[in-house]
Amino acid sequence: MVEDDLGVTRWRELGPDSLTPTLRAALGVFAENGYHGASIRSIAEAAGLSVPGLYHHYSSKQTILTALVESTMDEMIAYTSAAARDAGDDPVARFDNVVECLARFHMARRDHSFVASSEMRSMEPDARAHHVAQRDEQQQMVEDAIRVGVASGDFTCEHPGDAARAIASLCVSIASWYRPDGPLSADEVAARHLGYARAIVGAPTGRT
Amino acid sequence: MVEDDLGVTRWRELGPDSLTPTLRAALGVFAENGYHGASIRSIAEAAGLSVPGLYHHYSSKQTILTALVESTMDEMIAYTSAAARDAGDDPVARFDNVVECLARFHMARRDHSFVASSEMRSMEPDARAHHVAQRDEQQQMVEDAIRVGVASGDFTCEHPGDAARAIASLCVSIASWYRPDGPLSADEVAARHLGYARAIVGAPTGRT
Amino acid sequence: MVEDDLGVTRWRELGPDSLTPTLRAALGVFAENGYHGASIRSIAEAAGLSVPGLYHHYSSKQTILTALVESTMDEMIAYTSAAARDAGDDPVARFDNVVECLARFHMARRDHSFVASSEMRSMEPDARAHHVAQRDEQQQMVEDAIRVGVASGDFTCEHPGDAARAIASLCVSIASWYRPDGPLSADEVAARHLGYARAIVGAPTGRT
Amino acid sequence: MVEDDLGVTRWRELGPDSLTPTLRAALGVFAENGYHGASIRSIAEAAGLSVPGLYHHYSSKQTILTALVESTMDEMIAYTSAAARDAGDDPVARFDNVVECLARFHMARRDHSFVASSEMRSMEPDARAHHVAQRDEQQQMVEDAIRVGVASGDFTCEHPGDAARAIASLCVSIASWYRPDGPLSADEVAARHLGYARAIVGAPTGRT
DNA sequence: TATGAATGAGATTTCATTCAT
DNA sequence: CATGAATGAAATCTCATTCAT
Repeated sequence: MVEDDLGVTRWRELGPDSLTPTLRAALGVFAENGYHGASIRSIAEAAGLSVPGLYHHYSSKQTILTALVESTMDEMIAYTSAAARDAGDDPVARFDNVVECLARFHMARRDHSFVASSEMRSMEPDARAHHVAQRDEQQQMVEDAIRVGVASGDFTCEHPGDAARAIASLCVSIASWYRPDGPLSADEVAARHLGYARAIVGAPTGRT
Repeated sequence: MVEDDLGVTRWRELGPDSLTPTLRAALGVFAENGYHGASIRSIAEAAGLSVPGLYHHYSSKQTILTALVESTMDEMIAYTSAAARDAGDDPVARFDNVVECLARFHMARRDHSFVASSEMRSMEPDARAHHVAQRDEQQQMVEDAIRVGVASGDFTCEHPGDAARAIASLCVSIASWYRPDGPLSADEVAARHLGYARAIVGAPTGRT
Repeated sequence: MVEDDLGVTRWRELGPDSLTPTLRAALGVFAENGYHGASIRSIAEAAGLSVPGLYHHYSSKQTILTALVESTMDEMIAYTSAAARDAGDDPVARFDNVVECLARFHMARRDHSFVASSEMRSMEPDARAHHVAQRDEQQQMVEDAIRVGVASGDFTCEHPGDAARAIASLCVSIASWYRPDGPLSADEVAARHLGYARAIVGAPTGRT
Repeated sequence: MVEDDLGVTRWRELGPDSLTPTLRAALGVFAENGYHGASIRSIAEAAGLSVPGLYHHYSSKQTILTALVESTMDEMIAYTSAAARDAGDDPVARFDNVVECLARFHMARRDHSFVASSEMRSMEPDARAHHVAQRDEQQQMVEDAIRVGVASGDFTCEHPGDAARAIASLCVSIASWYRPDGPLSADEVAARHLGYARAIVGAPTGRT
């Protein structure tokens, strides 16, 4: 689904997400008002459905949130994995790809990741646990990339776990301010954040 | 109120906040359930008040949120200013103080800053505008510190505005995972984040 | 339908009812939850049908209830008539047969008669009127049997109408507590209730 | 509450019940439409309250039913006890009083006892269990009266438990047909049912 | 007849807020 | 300030029923 014809995932320019129209409508409402601030009525309206029509597709508001967040995390992990694989054996390239992918994902899926990260507390225990596990899995991919670079001597980083969390947080936070029509292009944002991430792990940044 | 007897604000070890008991109770409820997920009844109960008793103090739920957020931002700005002043004329010390202060504030005022940053969308236009202005003011203080360091040749940073936002985001994100009883002490967290911030602005970090 | 090969209805050991599978499924749901507490969906599920499939057979929930109750009353009257005919000319035997038949019917058709008697108020006017007429017809058969016995001098009963109602109520109430796997056999229950009925109409009960 | 000035409960002519106005309004709606057929709206309307006004007094529809049924059973048991005590030591008088009291209660509290007996299945497990226990307690009082009469030689009854259930059922069923403005007075109904009850336990009925 | 989608009406319940005492 | 009563509006969700395929 996120793979192109050659079997190589094109993680740099993400295509449209795979959400159902209903979930996409819900996403907009959640992003704007938050889970508790979003009414089933407003979601149904955004989806062009009647309220019972919405319930025909999803059995509860909670189900909608869960499906939304899970789909987002699945996609993010799939993209990040592809980006890591795509880098081959070079530790620096792997780290770069992972970070760049994360940054680009949070721009291309701005609302998705904003809702996923901000509505954790609105999820019921099971869904929340699953979400946390996926978030940790994602963060672990960053940490792994750091550790490989440290082992190879490319990075200087005393606490890879903390650095991974910081880098991930940095990328997540992009979603809350980046606008496609803002002053910075996605390429610029990605490049600058890659620079911050390299600095955090003590990689050469090209600065003099 | 945040100054000690000698007129020097002790920004490293923040004392108790200056919230009224009612606002403090509301803070806990907002932090746990979000603004829309918090009922006036639950706030009143947490405050040990009756519902009309609560309305005697604050005229609406929105007023409570506004007072809470404003108080938090006022305090944060006051502390950061004090930390900057406290540094004297050394550009590096000024940057260090500002960043350390920010990191510590988000640990000592975890719920406060979490609510302030996550419930922006629940505020009515005027209050939101004021909040945004305060947030920008805070970010500007970081940016100023960066610019001074760049001018003095201590830092290497091509985009001080972006770097300031990144650093501020990094500090804000601490509030969503740090626990006082967690594995890392506040001192450790502050030190490591100071390291990340220095790296971002191209300051010497002491790494070889 | 309730007659055997010799043209004699076997009213002592009732066979299976003549309900369609759908009605039988609905019966279970009505018995457990009541008419208003039963949803069309639950009935369809119990019948192994889709919702539109159910509507193919019955045009509304009300139709289902009506068909169910009418079938039950038809069967009860048919059985009671057969039991009365079966007794020949002896007034006491006729009364005994009618009462025993009633008691046995409310055990063998426990859910049927419980729903029929308890959901009268859920029926629309026409159906309810028909149901009341059938109930009265049934009660009249008891009353007739009493009057014949009084005329013959076998019974002593000043108010045959009241006695008939009391006896009918007594039999109806069996449906709400009798369980086939309970401590009392159907034969025992029938015998004891026959005893109560005889006592009510002042017939000799065999007690000393 | 059910005692008069002399400390003697006047169980023959029951006064008004002790229901709150809200419960009394709900009683009428439940009696007419059943629990599932009664909407909170209709109850509130009958009580002259807004819907939230109703919720101010009772936290749920189930709570209303439970309070209603429990109050009814409490009152019935209190009256029956008083009637039994009122009879002194004579076994026949005790039985008579208990039965007459039961019959009169189901006339004076027609809707109450109809709802209590017909909505058992609509009660949640705990409330239902309590109701069943109270019903059994009531039935046990009838059975005890029978056993005393059998021991004294006044009654002839082989299965006091069954007879008690039959008599209780008979009295309960009065509630589903008796109308104060009907052809029979309460005194007549009570007298005739007392006759049926005596016949069931083999007591002399005065018939020739 | 099953599947799948849809809906107007209405269900129970909770909300923020107010007022009299 | 607390208590208790009240309410318009709106929340989530379910109902019986229908229609196209």
